[in-house]
Amino acid sequence: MYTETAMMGSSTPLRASERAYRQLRGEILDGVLAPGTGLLEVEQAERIGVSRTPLREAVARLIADGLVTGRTGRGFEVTEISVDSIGELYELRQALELQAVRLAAERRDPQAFLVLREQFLTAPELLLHGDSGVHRYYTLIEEFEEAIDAAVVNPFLVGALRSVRTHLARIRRLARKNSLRLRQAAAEHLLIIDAIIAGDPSLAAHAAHVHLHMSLTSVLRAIDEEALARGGQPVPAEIGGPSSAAVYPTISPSS
Amino acid sequence: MYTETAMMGSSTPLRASERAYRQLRGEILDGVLAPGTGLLEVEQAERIGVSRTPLREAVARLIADGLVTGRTGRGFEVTEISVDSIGELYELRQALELQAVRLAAERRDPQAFLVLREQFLTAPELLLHGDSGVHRYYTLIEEFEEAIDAAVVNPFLVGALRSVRTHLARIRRLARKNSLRLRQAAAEHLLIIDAIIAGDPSLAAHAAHVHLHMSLTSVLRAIDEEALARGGQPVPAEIGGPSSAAVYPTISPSS
DNA sequence: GATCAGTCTTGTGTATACAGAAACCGCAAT
DNA sequence: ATTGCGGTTTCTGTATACACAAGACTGATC
Repeated sequence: MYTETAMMGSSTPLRASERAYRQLRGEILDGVLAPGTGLLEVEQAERIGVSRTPLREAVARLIADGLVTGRTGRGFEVTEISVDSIGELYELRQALELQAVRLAAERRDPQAFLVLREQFLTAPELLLHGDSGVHRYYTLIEEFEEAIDAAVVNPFLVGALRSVRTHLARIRRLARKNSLRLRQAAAEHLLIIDAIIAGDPSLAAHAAHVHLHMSLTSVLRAIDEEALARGGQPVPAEIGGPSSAAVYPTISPSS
Repeated sequence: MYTETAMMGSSTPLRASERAYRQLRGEILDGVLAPGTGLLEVEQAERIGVSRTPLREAVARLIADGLVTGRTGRGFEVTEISVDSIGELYELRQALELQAVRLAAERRDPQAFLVLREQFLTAPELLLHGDSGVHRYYTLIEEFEEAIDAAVVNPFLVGALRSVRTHLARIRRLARKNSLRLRQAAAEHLLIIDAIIAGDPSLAAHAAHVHLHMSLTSVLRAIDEEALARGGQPVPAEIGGPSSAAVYPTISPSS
C-alpha cells in the first residue's frame, strides 16, 4: 500500500518516517499527547497510517529530542514536565542564550537587527490586536531567534539552542502569558537588540540574563496560579502529595 | 586505542541495534572510520553482522549525536572536523562548563570533591608512568566530569555536556597531548576543584574559563604542528590564508 | 571520438512476517 | 485474602521481501 494521503502541496511527497515524526512531535508540543501518556508502536503506527518501521524511526528521533522516553519493554512515553525541570531547562537556556547573544553582539550584521528593532518597537500596539496580534508577536520572536542563530554562526551552539526551544514550546503551553508580560518581554528584547546593534557583548548578555529571569519568574507564577485554579478552591487533603510537584509529576528529559 | 567488540559479557545479550550503535560510534571516535568516510547501509549491516533494520536505528542515533550526516539519497557520511568547528565546539563547551561548574560550586557535596582533589594531587607523578599513567589520568578526568554531573543535578545541562564530550573525544585524537600540557591541565583542574570545594561559583567559572582557553590553545597548536609535520616541508608562516582550515576540510555537525 | 539515451544495477524506504520476551490473567495453594 | 505459578496474549526486536528512485553502464548515433 502506498498511501498518497498527504501531498501537502509542497514539493517532496515526504517520507513516511518524516510524516510520523512531525505529527507526533506536533501533537506532543501542542499537548494533544499529554505528558506521561503511554504510547504503543502498533497503535500509533496504525493511527498515523504508517507501518511500524518508519514509526520506530520517528520515535527514535523523538527520544533523541528528549520529548519521549523509551519504556523498558512496553512502548514509550511522553516525557513529563515538572516544575523542577522548568528551572533546570532555564539553567541550560541561560548558559546558551547568554553565550549566543554575546557572540551575536560580536559578529552581528547590524542591518538585520536594525530591521528587527523597528518591528519590536511596534510590539506594544501589536499586542492590542487580540489573538492574532499575539500570534504575530510570536512570529516576531522567531525572527529574533533566527537572527541570533544567523549571527552566531556556530552550528553546535545553534543546535543546542534549538533543542532548548523545543522544550520551551511545551512549557509555553502550560502557562499562556498575559499581554502585560508580553509587552514587558518585548521591551526586554528591545534592550538585547540594542546591545547587539551597539556591539556590546557584555551588555547583551546581562540584558538577556534579566530577560530570562523575568521570563522564568513569570512562567512559574503563571503555573502556580493555574495549579491553584485547577486544584479548585477546596484544595482538600485527600490528595496528599506535594502540591505543585503533584500537578506536574517528576521525571525529565535527557538530551 | 579503544575497547574492542563485546568484551562485556555482562548481563543483557544487548540488542542488535545497540551493538551496531556502539561499534560504529566507537569506530568513529577512534578514527577507524575517518571523517568524510562514506558509509552504505547494506555494507555496514553486513560488516557488523546485523540486518538493515537495527543498523538504520543505530545510524539514526549517530545522526542525532552529530557524528554522522545523512547524505541525500546515497548512504551516510562521518562528519568532518574542521579547525573552525573546533573553535565552535569550544564556544559551546565554554557556555556549558562554566555554567556547570558554577552550579556545582553551589550544590556540591564537598566530600566527593575532596576525594577528587587528593587524586589530582598525584597527577604529576602519575604522568611520569608513561602510557598507562596517561590512561589513568584520563580516567581521572572522567571521574571529575562525573562528579560535576552529579553535583549539577540538571539533566538538561548534563545531556548537553555529554554531547560536547562526545565531539571532544574525536578532537582529542587529532592532537595527542604532550605530558607537559597534561600536567598543566591537572593544575588547572585542581584550581577548579578547589573553587568548588570552597563553594565559590564565580571563581570556579573563571578557573574553568582559563582552563578552556589553555586547552583550546594547546589543541590548535598541536594540530598546527601536526599539519606542518604531515604537510612535510616547512610551510612558511603566511597564516593569512585558509592554510590551517584546509587541512581539516569544512563542514561540521548539527546535533 | 564524444555525447546522449535507454536500460540495468544498486541502494534506500517501507511493509510485513516471525521469534522471543515481558505483562496479564486466572487458578490454586497456603 | 494474598501470593505464587503457569498459560496466554500482546508487543517489541529483527530479518526479509518488495517497490521505487537514482546512478552507472552500455550501445548507438552524430
